[in-house]
Amino acid sequence: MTEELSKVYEPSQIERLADEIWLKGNYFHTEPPAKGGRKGHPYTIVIPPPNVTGALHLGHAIDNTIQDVLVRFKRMQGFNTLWLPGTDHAGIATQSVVEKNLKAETGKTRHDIGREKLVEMIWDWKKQYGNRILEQLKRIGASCDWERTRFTLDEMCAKAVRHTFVNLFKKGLIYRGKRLVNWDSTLQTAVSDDEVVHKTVQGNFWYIHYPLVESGEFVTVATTRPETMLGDTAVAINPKDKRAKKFVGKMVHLPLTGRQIPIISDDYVKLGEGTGFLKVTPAHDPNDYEIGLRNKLEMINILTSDGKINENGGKYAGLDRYKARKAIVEDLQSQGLLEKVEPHEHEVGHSDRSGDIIEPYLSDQWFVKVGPLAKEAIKAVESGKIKFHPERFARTYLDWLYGIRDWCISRQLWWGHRIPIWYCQNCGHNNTGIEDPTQCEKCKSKDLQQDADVLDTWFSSALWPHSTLGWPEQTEELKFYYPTNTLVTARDIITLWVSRMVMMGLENMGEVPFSDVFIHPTILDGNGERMSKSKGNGIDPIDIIDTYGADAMRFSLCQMTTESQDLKLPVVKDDKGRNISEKFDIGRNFCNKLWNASRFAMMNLEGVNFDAFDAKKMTITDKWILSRLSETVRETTEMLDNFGVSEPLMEIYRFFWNDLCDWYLEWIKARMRDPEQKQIPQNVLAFVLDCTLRLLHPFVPFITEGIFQKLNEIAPQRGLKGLIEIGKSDALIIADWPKISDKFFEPEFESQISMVQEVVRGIREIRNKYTVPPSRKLTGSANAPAKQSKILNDNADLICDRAGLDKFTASPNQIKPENAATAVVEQVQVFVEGLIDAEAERKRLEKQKEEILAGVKSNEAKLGNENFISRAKPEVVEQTKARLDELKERLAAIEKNLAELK
RNA sequence: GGGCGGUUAGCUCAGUUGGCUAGAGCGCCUGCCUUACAAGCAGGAGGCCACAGGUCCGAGUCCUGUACCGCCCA
Repeated sequence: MTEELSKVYEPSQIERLADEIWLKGNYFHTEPPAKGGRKGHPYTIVIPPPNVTGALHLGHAIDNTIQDVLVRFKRMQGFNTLWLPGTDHAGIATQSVVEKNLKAETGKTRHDIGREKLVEMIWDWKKQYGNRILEQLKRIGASCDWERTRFTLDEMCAKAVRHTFVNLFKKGLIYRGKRLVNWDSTLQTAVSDDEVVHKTVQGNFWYIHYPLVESGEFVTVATTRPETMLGDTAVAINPKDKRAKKFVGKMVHLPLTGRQIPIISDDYVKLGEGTGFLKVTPAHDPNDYEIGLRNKLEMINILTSDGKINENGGKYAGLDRYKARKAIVEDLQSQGLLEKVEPHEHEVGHSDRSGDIIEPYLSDQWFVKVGPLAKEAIKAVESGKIKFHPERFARTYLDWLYGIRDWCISRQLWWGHRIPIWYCQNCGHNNTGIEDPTQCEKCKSKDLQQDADVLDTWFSSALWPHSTLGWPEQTEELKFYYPTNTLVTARDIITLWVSRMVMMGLENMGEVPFSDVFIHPTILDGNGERMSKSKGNGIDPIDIIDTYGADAMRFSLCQMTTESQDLKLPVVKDDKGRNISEKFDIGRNFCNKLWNASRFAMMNLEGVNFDAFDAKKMTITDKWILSRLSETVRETTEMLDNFGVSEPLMEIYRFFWNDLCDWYLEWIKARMRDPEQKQIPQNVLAFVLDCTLRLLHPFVPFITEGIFQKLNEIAPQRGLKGLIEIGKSDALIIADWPKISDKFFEPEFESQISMVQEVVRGIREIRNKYTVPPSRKLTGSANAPAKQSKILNDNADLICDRAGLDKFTASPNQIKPENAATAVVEQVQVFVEGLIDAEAERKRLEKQKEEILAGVKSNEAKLGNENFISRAKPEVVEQTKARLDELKERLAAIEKNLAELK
């Protein structure tokens, strides 16, 4: 016999072993058939590219585990399977990291060292740290084709970005305009709506008097941002307001500025809200901007790009916006124009990146006209070409696209795809092109200057499914692997990324980028809060792998992946002060059980001989476990095809633990000791274990691969001679997914074994109640109808084995032996001899009687109801009747036994 | 303000189209180191399915409303 497996499961050893095998076979790599790759249907997943600055967190762990489950499942099913990895250059995040380092190390800012130098520094940083997250992904077992690793800023992606920009520009879908954007004054860039997070803050309503020019009267406006008054160009009132007639058309003095502004009417002002008068600052508020457009108001910008008051602010120019606020409030007060200040809680937009308060800011930006693209993207989901799992998330996607606004794609950053627009300094024409232009296409001037800004990172990630496969080149990869199949991501990415990939995929390829979108739950801590570094409640997947093993982590995550939207994971500190969660025990325990069951198998497979198997010699237990296996294979395959994760895993779990380990392995122990018989259970066991490993492999790849290798040594030929073949394989990762024909399904044997198990449980209950030590053998018997008696007698040895009996017989005429304890299971009365405690026995039986009585009553009530008989489905009525009869029989048996206790 | 979820055992979650006495894992209690596994085995306790109405012969499941929690959008 080859060396025995260690008694306790050691994850790190087996992870290393499996990694070696996969690496040696280069099994993650794939080529399209045109380049010599495996024939068959393609199955493609592109990874949601993690941010290069990031470290792996549990969100990545669950996301990539699920992708790996799907990919390994499809690979085993024979698909030509590509999982394409890569990272995202994450414009603002990456530039911030390097800028922070620069500041900390040299005290310099990016402006001190210049664009070229900074970009160079960021590339250096990327080369050094940018692959960390991918390396971490390897530890969870992600079977990505690492040879195809892409980066949103690499040459291939850059080419796709350039082509997309130029195409959209030429179609008129990209334009430049002065618009109100979300301005981050710290990072000094525009950010998209999606990068703004709204937070509730405690602020004030300042009530300010604006005196009328022609009389001593005044109107009162209320504002949460008094400093913006410097940019006011009107006061608005609802036309239906009773005061409108009197005031509209009059002018007011704008305090502190010496300007006069008109009172106008506009429907936007809500009746009965605030003072009824609204100060209008078109250059610094989105709603006011709309009012400004409608009423052709002047738009006065009062801010500098770093959040200070500009020259339009008169004496306040140069002050930071919050210092200006204070000064303005003080000045208003001293002039008697401040009526009152009311504390007010309100929502304020903050930058997701810098945390700074976002200022609506008027500036020149590039936009994508999204309407026409969105229309197609909506159609793709409404028509069912793209399906969301769970379905409800299609609503999130569609609702967002229905109300979509143009997409601001320019960012005032240096790290990213530079906008391919060259302004002619001579005639002002905007030039673009696949190649950098050398002269203006209009006036031929050579004085061109490229736009300084870069594109939003999402512009390049939107192309990810086709840019990574080589588009715009018609590569074999693109032809074969596009459209991809499944996209796996979290729900907060649906609008940001999924929708944009659909739009761009349809635009560039004329075909959806994927057919299914799998949305997995968000992992929260035990209090239902998001895990974050600042809160200190985050769990590092690498700590979990070190503590529990990668398979245990994967198992636990998969087991928790249901259709629920969140997933609470109570966090505790371990003795090393690391954050872990006891939820991972589930996976660890399972792996240990799998390890030990396999160890048992190996210890008993010595001398197994494929040719010595004879199907005719199989016992009921062999046929039963094969029947259970065939059902498990059928159901798991179906569940995986329908994007279940927890469901199929638990299905295999129950089969493995509750059928195989709890019963089959125990039952065959005796036969394994008998050289005459052992070949049958040996072959069945080798086969069943093999199939179980295959079913489990997508979920727990390392341990199953490790055990499979051992199994290959000990029982090289598996399958049941004359019954079923199973493909040999050097490695489990590329072994065939099990297929077992329906002929193995034996409902009759399943119900017989189920009865045997019930009887055993009844006897065990008695043993426990009477605290009979396991070593003490008892004698049992049963009174049962002829049919049941035959089954029980045929399987008496199975009952004795598992219930600790030396003898068991059943008969329709069996009378209860003296001093016997009884159990009633279905139509069977089980007697266990020699246990004499009338009082304890009475208590047990009384309790059972109560339970059964409750059932009898509820079923009788149903059947006593005319309406139930006439309206319920006939089969339900029949079921109820049968159920009642059975309960009554059991009740009678228990009552009889109770009476005999005198 | 609009939308989408959630509320089931002490904890984390299942519960298909309404139909047996509502399940699992962990935790808890009792007994076992039984030659694969104490990370285990055997048995057990523990639920007004958030609340209030409604539909139905029948509701954890469908409808309406309320409360609380979460997310997305404005």
